[in-house]
Amino acid sequence: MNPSETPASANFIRTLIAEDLANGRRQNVVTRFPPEPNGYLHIGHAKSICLNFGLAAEFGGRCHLRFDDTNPTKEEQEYVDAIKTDVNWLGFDWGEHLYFASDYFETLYQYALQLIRANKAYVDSQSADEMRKNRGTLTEPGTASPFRNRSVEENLTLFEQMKNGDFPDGSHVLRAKIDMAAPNITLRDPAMYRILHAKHHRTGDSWCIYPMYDFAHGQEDSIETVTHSICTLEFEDHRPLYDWFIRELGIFAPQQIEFARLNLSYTVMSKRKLLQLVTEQHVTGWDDPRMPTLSGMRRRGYPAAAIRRFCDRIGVGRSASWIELSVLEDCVREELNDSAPRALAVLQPLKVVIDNYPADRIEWIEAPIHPQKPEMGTRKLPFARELYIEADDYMDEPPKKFFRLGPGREVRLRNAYIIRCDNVERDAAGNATVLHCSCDFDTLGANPADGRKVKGTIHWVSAAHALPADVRLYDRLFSLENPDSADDYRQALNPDSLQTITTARVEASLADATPGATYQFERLGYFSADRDATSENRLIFNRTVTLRDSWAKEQG
RNA sequence: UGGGGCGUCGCCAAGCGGUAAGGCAUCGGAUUUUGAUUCCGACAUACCCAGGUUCGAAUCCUGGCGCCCCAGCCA
Repeated sequence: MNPSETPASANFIRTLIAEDLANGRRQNVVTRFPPEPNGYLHIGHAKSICLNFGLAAEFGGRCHLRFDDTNPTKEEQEYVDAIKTDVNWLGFDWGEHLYFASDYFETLYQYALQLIRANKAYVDSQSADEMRKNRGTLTEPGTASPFRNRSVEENLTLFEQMKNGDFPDGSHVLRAKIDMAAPNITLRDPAMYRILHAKHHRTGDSWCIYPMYDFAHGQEDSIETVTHSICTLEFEDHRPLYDWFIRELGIFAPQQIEFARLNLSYTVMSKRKLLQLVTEQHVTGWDDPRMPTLSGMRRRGYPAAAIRRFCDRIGVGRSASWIELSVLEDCVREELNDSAPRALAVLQPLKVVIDNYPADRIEWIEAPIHPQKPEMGTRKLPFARELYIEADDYMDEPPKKFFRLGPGREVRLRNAYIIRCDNVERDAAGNATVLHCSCDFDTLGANPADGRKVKGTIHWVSAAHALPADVRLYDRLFSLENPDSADDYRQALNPDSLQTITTARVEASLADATPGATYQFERLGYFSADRDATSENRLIFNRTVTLRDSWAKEQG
């Protein structure tokens, strides 16, 4: 990450850590990003990644990448790999500090034994159903399990048998012995271990009992001497439980700090739903450019720096927040406006013939790659008698504020000449098919000598030189600001979230656009070369984001 | 009617007793061979409400109201 881009806006966590350091409560800062490898990372995770890695960097500490892989039924190596790729891409490096909850299974098992011996944990043999009934409700206390008072010896034996695979799934569970009447339901003898005869992606069949997240997470942090354990608000109720385990075990105590998770308008953020979108094929995969996943955004053409900028801009707080999509899009534009090479591309071609331009002549016009950054160099644009312009840039009967082409009107061709529309060829339905224009040869790199003003500038390509391309125009995946406000979020899916244009013509210099390279197609938006181009042997561009368009806004 | 949180401009968000930062959005206007960028300017007598303390409160106290989370052998 570029250090010059860290504006470090104030937030309560940064303040709190600074205080801990200042008053000597902590001597160093260790944070961690702890994903479960059961899906791909999304923009909400980016908020947590930027926070954890950012804070560690700011305070000269370190940030671990730790996989919370305690549920083998949902986790896969594919997700581990994808998550590592995404964290790296976002710009963060965990160095040597890559950890897995599964590496701590033996330690966690010993911790469990310690609590059983202290008579702070017991094996419960109720069914899941009975356990639920006996847990009580939000307003009524729970009732003790009939197995709650088993002897330490019996608990030790049963737990041992659980571990050895003597019992089927669901027959027993190890529970913490805390308080069945606690107003905080998390403290009503929570499960610590369950029997799961499932193959784990890293430990294989070594274990058939697996620790619950609640019995694992806090101890994992403790083992890694995480000083500030940053998580989302829903775990606040669990904090007393984590503190209880740490205290009873007598081990290093991290401090948990909760913040509000990110909600982004017009999208969903739950991994369950994202997985469903993939499996039900509402999108083409986890990296579909419409997905709020990091891999999707990457493929869409969002720069990692834009996402980091976004995470900084939205701040960190404790109130449930919904961020408008425009904030993200603005970050993307800000980044790309600076870095993206400019190019000319026509989505819906309308032929233009420059009648006064020699048919055998071709001029190679030098055009800047970035008008505000001459240091980025230039490229050559072929100018010839036959061109294509955007169909939208011509109107038979244009209103006066339409600064583009119409019968008898003049317009500047970007980087080239001013032309005037003299005649129009039409099809049987009366639609313009070819515009016959004349070129003012004195206007290359110059304004008309007679002082007349030509307000509009439009993009164009040479008909003979331009390359055909597919362009995928992406729009928001959902048409509701909050998809969950629908009975089923799938009902809020935007049927027009993808429009594929097969008629596009792009300037020849784009022939070797490498997948992932993002350009500004002038006047249209930012477009990123898609990796499918390689397999389909055809140029394919994904629209990353449009340019701001005050004209469209004015049109309504 | 249990427990835990949260309430400052349309959306985020600073502020932590001394008289409302910033960003996005919106609306004006200037420059412009991208109706882009850039640049200027406007945008909360007001901080959920009602009382109270104080010379002074968004900041402290009391009482309301509203919203979010928790009853997985998920994380």
